[in-house]
Amino acid sequence: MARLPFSQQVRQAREDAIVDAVNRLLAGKGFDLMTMDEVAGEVGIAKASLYKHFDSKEALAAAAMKRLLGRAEVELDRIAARDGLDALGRLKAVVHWTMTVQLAGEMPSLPSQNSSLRAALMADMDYMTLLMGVSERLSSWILAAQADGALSPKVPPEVVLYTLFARACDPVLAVLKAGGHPDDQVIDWVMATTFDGLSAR
Amino acid sequence: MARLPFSQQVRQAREDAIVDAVNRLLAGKGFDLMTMDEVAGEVGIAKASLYKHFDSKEALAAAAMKRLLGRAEVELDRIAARDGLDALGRLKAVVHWTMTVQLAGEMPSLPSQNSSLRAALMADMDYMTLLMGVSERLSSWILAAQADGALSPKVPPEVVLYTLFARACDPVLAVLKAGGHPDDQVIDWVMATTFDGLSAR
DNA sequence: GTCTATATGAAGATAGAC
DNA sequence: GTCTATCTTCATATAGAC
Repeated sequence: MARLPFSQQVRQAREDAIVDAVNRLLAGKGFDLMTMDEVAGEVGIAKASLYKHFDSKEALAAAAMKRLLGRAEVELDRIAARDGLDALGRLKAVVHWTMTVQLAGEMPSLPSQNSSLRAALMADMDYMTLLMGVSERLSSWILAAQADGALSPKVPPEVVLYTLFARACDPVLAVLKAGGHPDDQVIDWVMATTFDGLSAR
Repeated sequence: MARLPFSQQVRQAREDAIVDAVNRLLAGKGFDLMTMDEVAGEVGIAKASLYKHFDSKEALAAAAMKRLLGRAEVELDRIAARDGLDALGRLKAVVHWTMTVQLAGEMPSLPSQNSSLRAALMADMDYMTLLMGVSERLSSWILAAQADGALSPKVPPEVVLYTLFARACDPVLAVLKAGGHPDDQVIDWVMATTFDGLSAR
């Protein structure tokens, strides 16, 4: 590992702090309601300084999403390395992790319909590469689970994938948590509805 | 039925047109990205005229939501009047209807985290009354379906209710539709994931 | 790179004539 | 009630000194 020059380490640390704040704000109020003033305030620097590190508000959100996807990769590695987990078990572990992240207030939820943001993300090659990487690893587990007969044959892999992504930012979690239920309980319930469905088995 | 004075009929028609436009815009881009200029433009009147009918942007959104809830009541009546539907069948019919509305581009989705809007809605007694009315009717069907043994005993009624509401604005629908799949197919898939779950039965 | 101060533009809401 | 024109606020982004 080559050591970076000290000045670059400082810069990196500052940018991490910025992305931390962005991540928190995105999780708490979403992209549209997050303001650059708030970000600067949380980090404790001037708003203009933000723009020395990131070109735009969209770039900030992209940075948070890229970090999240990077962490997802790490988590996928960890899950893949676990013993005694079949494909379905791995998918459940992934969903469990995303729900834990969300309940911890660390899931940057990008309200799904913002054109400027969507355009910026789709034009960001690093982001797209990370997203596809995660999607493909999940897809391979989905296919394996279907081959095992563990996943419903009625639902195509594509639909399973989107459903897993959707559960990662499911607003039901926040509502139940606000209702006073402990995190573990909330996760158990939503895991049950996701994998077993509402109907009795 | 007492006839309203002509002038009031005109006013009513105009307000319906306004709420139509708001409903469409809320479904298409959400509350935060909808602007009063757009609403006025869609209706074909001046922005200032909007404010002669509705006090604020929040009031516009509330009007759209109230009309939706009113329509939901009508739909619940219709479903309740159908022959040969047990409680679970009724719940499925409700979800089917909400998904149809969403795919038709008529589901005003209020991004779940907007404090000014949430506050306005919670302070709107008419809205709250309608919301509670719908919630209670759904809850009674949920309880009945659970008594039938048709719903999973692992999931409390409260969780079922929130899940049904969440499916009404599930972004997965739009993604699948954008993927080129016909509406019926999309609905079948999401109905299957909602009630039967992702795991094989 | 960090700051203060400011440019620029967008959007909610209003004034006042008709 | 409808319009045009305007007010006000606020948020993204930038200028320019240090």
